[in-house]
Amino acid sequence: MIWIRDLINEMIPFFSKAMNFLGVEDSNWIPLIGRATVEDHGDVALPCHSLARIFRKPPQEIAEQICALVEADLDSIATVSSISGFVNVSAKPEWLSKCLSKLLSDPRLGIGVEKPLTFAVDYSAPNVAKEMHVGHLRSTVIGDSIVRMLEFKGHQAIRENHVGDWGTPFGMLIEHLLDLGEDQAANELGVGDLDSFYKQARAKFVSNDAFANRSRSRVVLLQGGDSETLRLWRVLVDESMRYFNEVYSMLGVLLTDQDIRGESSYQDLLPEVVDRLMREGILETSEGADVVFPGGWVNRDGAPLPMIIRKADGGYNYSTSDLACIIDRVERLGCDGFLYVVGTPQKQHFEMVFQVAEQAGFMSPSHQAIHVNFGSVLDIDGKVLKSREGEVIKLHDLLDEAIRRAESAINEKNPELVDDERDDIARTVGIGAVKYADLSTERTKDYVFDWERMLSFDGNTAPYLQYAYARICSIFRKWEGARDSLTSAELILTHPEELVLSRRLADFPSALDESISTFSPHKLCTHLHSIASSFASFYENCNVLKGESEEVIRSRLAMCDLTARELKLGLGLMGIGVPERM
RNA sequence: GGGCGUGUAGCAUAGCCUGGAUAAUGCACCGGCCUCCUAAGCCGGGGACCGCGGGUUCGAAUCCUGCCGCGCCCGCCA
Repeated sequence: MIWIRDLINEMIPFFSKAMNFLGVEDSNWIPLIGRATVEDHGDVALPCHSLARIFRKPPQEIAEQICALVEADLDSIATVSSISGFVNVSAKPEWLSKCLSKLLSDPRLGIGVEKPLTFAVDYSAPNVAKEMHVGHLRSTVIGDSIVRMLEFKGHQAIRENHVGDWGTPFGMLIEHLLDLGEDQAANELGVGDLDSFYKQARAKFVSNDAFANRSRSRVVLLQGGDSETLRLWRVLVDESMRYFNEVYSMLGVLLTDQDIRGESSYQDLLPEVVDRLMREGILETSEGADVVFPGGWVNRDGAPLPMIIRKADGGYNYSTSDLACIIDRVERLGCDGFLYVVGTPQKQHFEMVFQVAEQAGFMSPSHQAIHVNFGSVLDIDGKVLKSREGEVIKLHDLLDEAIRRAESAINEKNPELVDDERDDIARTVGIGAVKYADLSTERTKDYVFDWERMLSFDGNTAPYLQYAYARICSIFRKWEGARDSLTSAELILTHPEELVLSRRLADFPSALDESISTFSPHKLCTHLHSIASSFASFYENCNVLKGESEEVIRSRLAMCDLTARELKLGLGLMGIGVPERM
């Protein structure tokens, strides 16, 4: 239910009549009609500057003339005016009120369902025995939000957590596990001391030749399917997953053990990838390795850039496993699209993988393979946060800190909240703040990790939106009536603040569509903030419970109800909760 | 060297795909507002040659092009 489109549809016949009268072809003016870019001027605008050539008259005069011709016909739906060569059309409050009534009585708030497609959404992807850091936060939070939005639009979203659970480092990790003793190692991993575990293993690998040799032999055993080695490997994976699940639970994301699709699970498919590429005749041998040349790429020396499928030592590569994934998603899962919520640095990698997958016929052009890329996480000095050296900010600690800060803010602002309720709110607000900070900026840009900003309760932040929601709940606690009855309330829109808010509320469905069709949660954030902000103005200027009449009170309560429902749904689609009080 | 991305008030961002009017929002700054539904708020104000130069167009932050700054990628790692 896109109200601007409805408005345009309703006004077009009258404009058509006027333009016919003036002798202008449809193709000369219909494409010009669009949303007014300056909100104060109207909802829909027709710029007349390009018509000046046809009429040989200044745009201002043309606009005035059109305006005069349509004014009477549009009387029941909109007011028309002309300014500096634009015809501006503003929906009348009564018309707007009808639109909002439709949203109000609709449990889906006017959001349509699309033709259902199946998407595999690849996100989060932590590495076994390695700490989760802010980069994983981005992937996890963005991916989760996209899954929620897709599902709400009627699609099937298959969550795939492509956990890094395979490869050469596992030799040294398993040997380190044995050195420590299984119990102690499991404990260390389970409580989330992943970083030191990995670093210790790494340090020994570099400094101790005997250990390094044991590690290499262990890799061979692992790849050979040795059962004791696999058992030890399982311990590493399970203990890490226990810890990851704890972080997921704190974050409140949808990922569960059912969504784990570790790299190890594609091992059986890898020889199949090689066979198929060979059958297609695109596999070549280069320096002992099996490679594909996707074409169009060159390396530093200007030579064609290969994608390595099987290394000279017989081992497989990341690209191979990504190709296997595509086969799996097309043939087993029947996906129409695959989304990879992975950082921008891997852009070229994915372009090459998609190119090869199409060349080899693993997928067809009808499949949407999309790298939902995101920028790097920078520290406060604008440098990329690196995990290899220096202290990483553990995701777990970060979330604890967010909750702690939210709690101390609640203690200060609203000391009446105590015990479990305060703890719940602190969690909702703290975690919400972190997630929102990440989701609210355009995902392809680099993201500055800043405690102060992300936990600040001012501006375009989750707490600001949550506060608007809590204020509405507070109004309903004071009101005696039945909230359900408001879905049929008549909306009386007279004050400027009511009109601004109602337009923002009516824009919600198109904002969500725009957000999901570009896989850009920040567009929804921007819109939710504009709703919350116009609600705050409305709240200050139009007293709800002390409205001029019973009808006005009901109308304003209905506005509150719709605002609350949109905020709750919108934040919910980003995996952010709303507190009844704060 | 080749490729990709990015540059918008002191700071942080939106707008760029799909060109339109006085470039929007938040923080910070200045000035107002709580006997009144939560002041985590509201109202008002100052602050931007939209990196620089060309081009296309009636019209460019937006499209094309050339520079400059910054970042990333170009590994038999993932």
